[in-house]
This record gives sequence, structure tokens and C-alpha cells, in this order.
Amino acid sequence: MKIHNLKTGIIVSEVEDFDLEQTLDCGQCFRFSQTPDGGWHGVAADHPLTLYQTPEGILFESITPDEFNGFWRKYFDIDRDYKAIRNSFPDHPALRQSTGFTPGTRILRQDAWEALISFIISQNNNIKRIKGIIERLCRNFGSPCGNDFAFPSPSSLACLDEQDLQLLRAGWRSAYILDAAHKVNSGQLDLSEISLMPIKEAREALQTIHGVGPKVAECVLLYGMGRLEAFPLDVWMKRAMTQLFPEYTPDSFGEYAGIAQQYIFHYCRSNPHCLEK
DNA sequence: CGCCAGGCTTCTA
DNA sequence: TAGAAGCATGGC
Repeated sequence: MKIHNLKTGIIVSEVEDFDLEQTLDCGQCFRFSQTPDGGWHGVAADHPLTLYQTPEGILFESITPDEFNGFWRKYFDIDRDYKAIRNSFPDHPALRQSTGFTPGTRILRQDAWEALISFIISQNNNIKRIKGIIERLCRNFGSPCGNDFAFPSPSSLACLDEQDLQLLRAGWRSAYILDAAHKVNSGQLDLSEISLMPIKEAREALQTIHGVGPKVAECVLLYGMGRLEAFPLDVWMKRAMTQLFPEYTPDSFGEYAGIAQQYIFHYCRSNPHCLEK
């Protein structure tokens, strides 16, 4: 990896397997969108960013090397060797298809609290509306940062009631958001501690939140806590496991099963003809 | 209009 | 203890 200074930001080059569309538009985050000029803009926690895929590397606009090293480097999982991880997967035709389809996908290391609320909102919902609800959540209850809004803190949501959350138009998920805010804000649940627990205990702790079941807990572990063994089983992955990997369990994919999951999930969503029903 | 959405809780047998 | 119903909202 190399960092090149520009007047307008920095270019990060010599990073293998790093495609912005494959990483930011694969269903793992909800606050990034493509801009009219082909770039990407979004916010992670309280860090706004505009970036571009260029022949020279990834252009991080208006970012200093210190800001990159202090935040975005970890967020984009820059220092992990994804090719080596793909090579650690079991040899299976459907998995080769999936990894070959989007080899530029990286698992984002998001904030645990933001991932928790985002994936609570995601349940029985579609990506377009998930993004809208999260945008209204940030715009109404997050602190301004530049032209954007930070993701609201647990304390800033814990003081609200369901009436206040009506403007989200999140339906019955509002009660779940409030229960998560109360349990995290009160200290009853410590997300930093949970991130370090044995995964079985971490799952159980997350699922004490009303509205957090096995799938949402797994997403929080994978996308918000850096637990790359976590393996979210949504309707698509359940179909994929039944129809494409009948002889496999999540453990079959190894310690980076969650990364395999992301390749398979995106491949099946983008090529629905691969699955029945 | 009807069906469905990166599910979960609650009810039922 | 498994399976179905109900859930709020809106995208397509």
C-alpha cells in the first residue's frame, strides 16, 4: 500500500482486491451512494467521505494521510490479504463463481452501534427503504458534520419515545431501536465487551435486545465487530446453503466464513437465476 | 393492485 | 418446540 499526496486529497495505491462498487454497494452498509460523477459519497460514524476509483488507485477526497491512517485504513480493512483468504476457502464451484464475480469486495469494519441499529432497521425491509430510514434517523437525531450528519449516539436516541421516531416511518422497528438504545446507553450492554466475547456468548448478549435475533446479531458481529467468522443467514443465504452447498455448514468455510458469505450473498442477489423460489 | 423486503415476536397446536 | 401468523411501510 502506498499513499500519494495530492492538493485535493490522497490516492491510495497498490491495494489488491479493492473495488468501491463491490464494497459499498453489496448490502453491508447503507450510508454510501454513487455520485453523478461516478464517485461515492457517504458517512461512517461521524466521518463523511467522498472517494473515487481511478486508474492510479482510490482517491480519498479532502483527506490527509493522518485521517486515512487514523480511520479509513481500518474501516476499509486495507491491510488484509483477501486473496490469501479466498485461497483458504474450500474448493467448490459455486464458491469459485462467487469470489470470481466480485473479488474487489472488502468487509467494512463499521461502528458496532451503527451496525446494530442499521441491521435492526434492515429486517423484513428493502435496501432502498433501509437507506431512507437511516438517512432520516441521522438527519433528525445526529450531529451535523460538514454537509452531512453523524450517526446518532445511544444517548441521543435513549431519551426519545416512539412518537419521536414516527418521522422515521420505520414501523414496528422503532420499538426495537429504542430498546437497543436503552440497553446500550444504560450500560446493561457494552458493545466493546461483547465484541471480545466468545462468539456464542456475544450472540446471546446481542439477542437480549428486543428485535435482535440470530441474523441481525450475526450482521453486527461481522460488520460492526470485526468477527469475520460470523455468518449471517438471511433468506438468500439459507437458499444458497440448501441449494448450492447442501453438504456444508457455516463452519465449513473456515475462520473467515463471513467473507465467503459476503461473496456468496452478493452473487446470489445479483444472479437470482442461480436459486429457486 | 399484489407481492415482497439481508426477520423477529407472539401465538398456536 | 416447531411452524405459522402478524407486524409497519413502501418499492416495484
